[in-house]
Amino acid sequence: MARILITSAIPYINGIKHLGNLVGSQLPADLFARFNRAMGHEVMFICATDEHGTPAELAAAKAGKPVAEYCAEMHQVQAEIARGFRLSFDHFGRSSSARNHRLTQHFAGKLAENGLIREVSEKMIFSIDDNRFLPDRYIEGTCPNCGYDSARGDQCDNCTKQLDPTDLINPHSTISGSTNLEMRETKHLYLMQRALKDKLEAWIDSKTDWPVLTTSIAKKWLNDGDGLQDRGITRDLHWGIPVMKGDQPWPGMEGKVFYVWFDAPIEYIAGTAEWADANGLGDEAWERWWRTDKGAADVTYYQFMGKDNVPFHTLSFPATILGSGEPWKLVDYLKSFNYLNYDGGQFSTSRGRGVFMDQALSILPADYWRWWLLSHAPESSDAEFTWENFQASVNKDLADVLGNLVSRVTKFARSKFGEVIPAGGSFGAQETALIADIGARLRDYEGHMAAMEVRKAAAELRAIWVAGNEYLQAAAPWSVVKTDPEQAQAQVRLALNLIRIYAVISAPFIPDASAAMMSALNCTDWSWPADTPAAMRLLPPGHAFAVPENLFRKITDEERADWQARFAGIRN
RNA sequence: GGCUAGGUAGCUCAGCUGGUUAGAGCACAUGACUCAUAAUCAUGGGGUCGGGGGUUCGAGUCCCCCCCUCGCCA
Repeated sequence: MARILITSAIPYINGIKHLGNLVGSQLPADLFARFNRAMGHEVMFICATDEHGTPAELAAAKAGKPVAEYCAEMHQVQAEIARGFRLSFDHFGRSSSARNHRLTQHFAGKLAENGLIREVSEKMIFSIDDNRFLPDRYIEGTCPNCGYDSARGDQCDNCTKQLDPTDLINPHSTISGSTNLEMRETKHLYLMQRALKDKLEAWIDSKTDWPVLTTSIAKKWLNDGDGLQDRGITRDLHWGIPVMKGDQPWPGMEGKVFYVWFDAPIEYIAGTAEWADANGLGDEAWERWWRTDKGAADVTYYQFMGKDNVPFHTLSFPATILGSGEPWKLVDYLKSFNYLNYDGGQFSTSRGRGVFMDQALSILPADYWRWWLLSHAPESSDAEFTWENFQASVNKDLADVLGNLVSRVTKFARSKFGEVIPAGGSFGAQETALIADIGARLRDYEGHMAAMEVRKAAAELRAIWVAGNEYLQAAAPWSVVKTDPEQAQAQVRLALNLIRIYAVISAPFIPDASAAMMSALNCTDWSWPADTPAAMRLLPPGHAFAVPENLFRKITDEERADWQARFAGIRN
C-alpha cells in the first residue's frame, strides 16, 4: 500500500469559480484521489480557499462586509459547491487559518535565519483617501505614450506600452477614483531566490518524468533574461498574515502582512494540520505526510493546477521549502492543465460568460459535468466547451451506453427470473472471452489512471461499458431464454455482476451513479476487480437486487438551446 | 518581438524512439436485433496528416522557411 499526498491549487475566495477552474485542478485531483483510495492506497487529499490580498478586501468592501466575515461566508459557499460536485477532500481548509499563520511565520523566520531574506526600501503610490498603498494595476490615468485615458499603472491596454505608475498623467485610484495620491517610502521583505537558483535548477533537472509544459515554464523563469529574481513577500495591507519572524516580532515590519503568493502554497501543509486538528489528532498525524524526518519519506506527493500556476509551484514554493533548510516534502509530480474555453471564447468571470459551478449544479447533477469535463480535460492543449458537444457526449456516453445497459439488464432479469441473481447454467466460451476482454481493458484503465492520463482513462472506461453491450448483443439472452433458460440465467448472472464492476470502476468519474448502481444491486462490496474472473462471480445466485430508476436522463434540444442563450453573457 | 504548446476525417481528439493500405468516439448511410431511456450491435463512405522545400530505401513522425491559433513573458 502506497501513501499518496494530493493537493489541488487553491481557489481564490472572491467569488464562485467557473468550470474551467474546476477542470484545471480540483476535479482531476479528485479523480486521482478517488482512484488511489479505490486501489487501497492511503490518500491525503487537501484543498482550501486562498483568502488574502487586495481583491478579497475589495470584494468584501463591495459586499459591505468586514473582510474576515466575507471570507468566512465565501468559504462556506465554496465548500458547499465542492460537496455538490462530490470533491472528496480530506480537508478543505482556509489560508487564513491559525495554522497557516503560524506556519507561514515559521517559514519566514527560518528563511531569515538562513540569511535568505533582505529588507528593501522602495517608494510606492499611497492613496490618502483610500488609506492604502495601491498595487500598480489599481491606478489608472492618461497614457503618456498614446493619450489613452484609462491606461493602467502597469501597462496601457491601448498601446500595450509597459508603464510605471508614476508615468501616468492625472493618475487616480480605481478603487475610489481619488486623485489624492502620493509617493511614500515603505519597506518590504524579499526572498533571495537568486541564492537558491542552483538548488532549484538541480531539483528541476532531476524531474525527468515531468511534462514538458511544466519544466519548460520553470526553466524559462530560471534562465530567461537576468534569470530568477528575488521576490517581495510582504505587502502593505490590513488583511493577511502579520509579518513575524517565527513567533517573534519583526522590527520595522509592524502593520504589514505576507504576500498572498507566499502564504497560499504553505496552506497545503497548514491545511493538513487543520485536518489533524479537526479530527482530534496530534501534530504527528499531519507531520507524517509532510516531514521526511517524521514518517513522510515514503509519501509520493502530487500537485494539480492550471498552467498559470506552474511558476509558483516549480520555483517560489520550492524556494520557500528548500530555503527553510528543514526536511519538508517537495512535490514529486506536478500535473498541469491548459485552459478550457467556452463556445468560441474564454470563460470570463468579470463578464459572466460561461458556466459557473453553482449554475452548473442547478441545471444538472454533478455526474453529468464530471463526466464531460474529465473526458475532455485540457491536457495536451486548450479544450473547448460547447453545448452541442456536451449534450451529445452526455446523452450518448452516460444515458445510452451506460445507463441503458443497466436498465436493459436489470429489467430483463426481473421479467424473466425475478429480482434475485439467477442460479442456472454456467459460463461458456462467450462469457470467458468477455471476462478476458474486460480484464485486459481494466489493466489498461488502471495504467492510464495511475499515470493521470485523464482523457485516455475516460475513453478506456467507456470502451469497457461498450464491451458489455457488445456481449449482450452477441449472447442475446432474450433469444436464448426461449430455448435454453439455464444458459440465459448464466448470461444474466454475468451481466448483473458486470454492473457491479462498472459501479466500482466508474466511481472516480461518476460517484453518484455508481452509488445508485450499488444500491440497486443491494451490494456494499466496493472491492476493486483486480481478479476479474472472481469479480464476475461476486454476486451469488439468490442475491436480491432491484431495478433502479434510469441513471441518466437525456438533455433535450430545447434545454440545450435555452442554456446556450442563458449563459452567453451577463451572469444574473 | 522572444518563448511554450498546437494546427490530423464535418465535430472532439489518439498517433512512443521515422517503416506494412493514417486510427478512435460522435455525426452520416445501410443492415441486424427487439431485452432496454427510438436504446444496442455490425458494416460502410469520408482525410494530398496547415503550406513549401530538404534528409532518407521510406516522414503525420527528423531538419529549414512561411502561415494560423492559444498561452506566458517582454
